[in-house]
Amino acid sequence: MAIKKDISQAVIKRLPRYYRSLKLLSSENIKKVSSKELAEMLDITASQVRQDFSNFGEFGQQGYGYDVDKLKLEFEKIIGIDKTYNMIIIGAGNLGKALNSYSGFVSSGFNIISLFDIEDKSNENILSIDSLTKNFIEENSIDIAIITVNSDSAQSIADKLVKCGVKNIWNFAAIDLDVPKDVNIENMFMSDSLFVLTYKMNH
Amino acid sequence: MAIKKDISQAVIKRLPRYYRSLKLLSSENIKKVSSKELAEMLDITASQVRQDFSNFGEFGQQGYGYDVDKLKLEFEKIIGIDKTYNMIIIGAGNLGKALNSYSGFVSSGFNIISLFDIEDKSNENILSIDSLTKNFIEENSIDIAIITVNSDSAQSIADKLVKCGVKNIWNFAAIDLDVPKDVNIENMFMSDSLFVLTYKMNH
DNA sequence: TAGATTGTTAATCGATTAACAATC
DNA sequence: TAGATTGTTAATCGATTAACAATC
Repeated sequence: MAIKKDISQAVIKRLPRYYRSLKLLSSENIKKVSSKELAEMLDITASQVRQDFSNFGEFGQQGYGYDVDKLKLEFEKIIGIDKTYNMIIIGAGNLGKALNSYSGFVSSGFNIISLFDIEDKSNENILSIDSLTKNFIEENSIDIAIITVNSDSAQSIADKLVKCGVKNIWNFAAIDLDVPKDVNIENMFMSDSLFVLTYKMNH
Repeated sequence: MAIKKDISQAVIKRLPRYYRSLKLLSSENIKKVSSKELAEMLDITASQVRQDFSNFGEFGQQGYGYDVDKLKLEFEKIIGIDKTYNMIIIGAGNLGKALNSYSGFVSSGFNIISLFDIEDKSNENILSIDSLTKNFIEENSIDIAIITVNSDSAQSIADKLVKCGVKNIWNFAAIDLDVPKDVNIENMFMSDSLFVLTYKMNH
C-alpha cells in the first residue's frame, strides 16, 4: 500500500468515521453504497468522499458505487486493523482499570497484556512500574502504551516508555507530552472535549 | 460577551489548549506571556494566536504582551467554566463508574448528580433508568448528560434524554447520535482515536 | 443502449500566515 | 525615546466543492 503524497490530518481523522459507517452497512447486510449515500451518513459531500478515497486507491466502479464488504476490508488495511496489537496500560486508577476490563478492545484485535501502576498494588494483579523494562516491552512485543496516570506524572512515564523502546502512546493525561519525533502520540483529552461542550452551551 | 461572527470549529478546538497553557503558566507564577511564547507552547504561529484571540476581544497590550492571570480569566469566561454545571451519567459500566468517581470534575465545577443504568443495580447507589424523568432533570437542574452505555442502546438513551429536556450530551458511545439541532453533542470516540494511532503506526 | 456513478481536474472557499501601522 | 509586541489587513496556502469526461 504505497501512498504517494502525505495524507492530510483532516483526511486521517475521517478514516475511522468511514469505517464505522461501513461496519454499520455491513452489519445491515447492505451490499453496495455510493459516495452520495456515504456522504449523507457522515454529513459531508459526495465529492469529499471520492476525493478522500482517491488518496488510497480506486475502490469503486463507475455507474455502480462501492462494494460494502470489499471497501470495509480496504479500510481495515488502510487503518491497520487487519493486524493485532499488544498494549499495556500505565496507571491503574479508575480509568486505567475501566480500559483494562473493556472487552471491546480484544474483539477488535487489541490485546491488553498488563496493567502497571506507580504505587504498589501487586495484590490486584497490577504490576509495579519497576517491572516495566526494555526487556518486558521486547519479550511481550508491546506495540502501544496507554497512559492513564495523572498529568503530573505523565511526562516522566512517557520518558520511561520511550527509554524502554515504546513507539506508540495513547495518552489520556491532560498534558501535551514531549517525545522524540519517531514516537507516535494520540491524545484523548477528555477535559478539552468537555470544554468544547461548555463553550457550545454558552454561545 | 457578544460575539460578532461565527467562530470556526478550528478555533473552538484550540480554546481548551490555550487554557491549558495559561493554567500551566499561572501555576508557575509567570505573569506575562507574548503571542510568540504561547505559539511555541501550542506549536502554532504567533499570528494564529493573535488572530484567534481577536475573535473574542482585545486582551493584550502593545509592546508588552498578555497578563497571564487576566487572560486565563478571560478564557474561563469564553469557555464558560466560570460557572458550575450539574451532570448525570447514563451507563454504570466500568467507564461510567470511572467517570463517576473521577475527582477532577468536581474541582473544575462539574458536579455529578447521579449515575443511572439500564439494568437495575440499585444496591450500588445506581439509579434505575425509570427514575430518569423530565421532573428529575428539572428539579436537579441537570445541564449535561454523559452517555456511557454501549453503542446499541445509545440512540434510545439519547432520545429519552432529549424527551426529558436535556440540552447537552457528552457521548462516549461509538455512534453518531441523532438529536434535534438545539441539542449540543460532543463526542469522545475512543476507538476513532485508537484507529488514528494505528493508522500513524502503519504509515 | 441509457442511466448512474466513479475518479480527477479545475474552481471556490476558508483557514493560516505574513506584514505592518498603531502604540505601550 | 527606542524596542517590543499587539490587533488587523492583505497574501498565501490548503482543503472542500463543483464539474465533467470516462466507463460500468
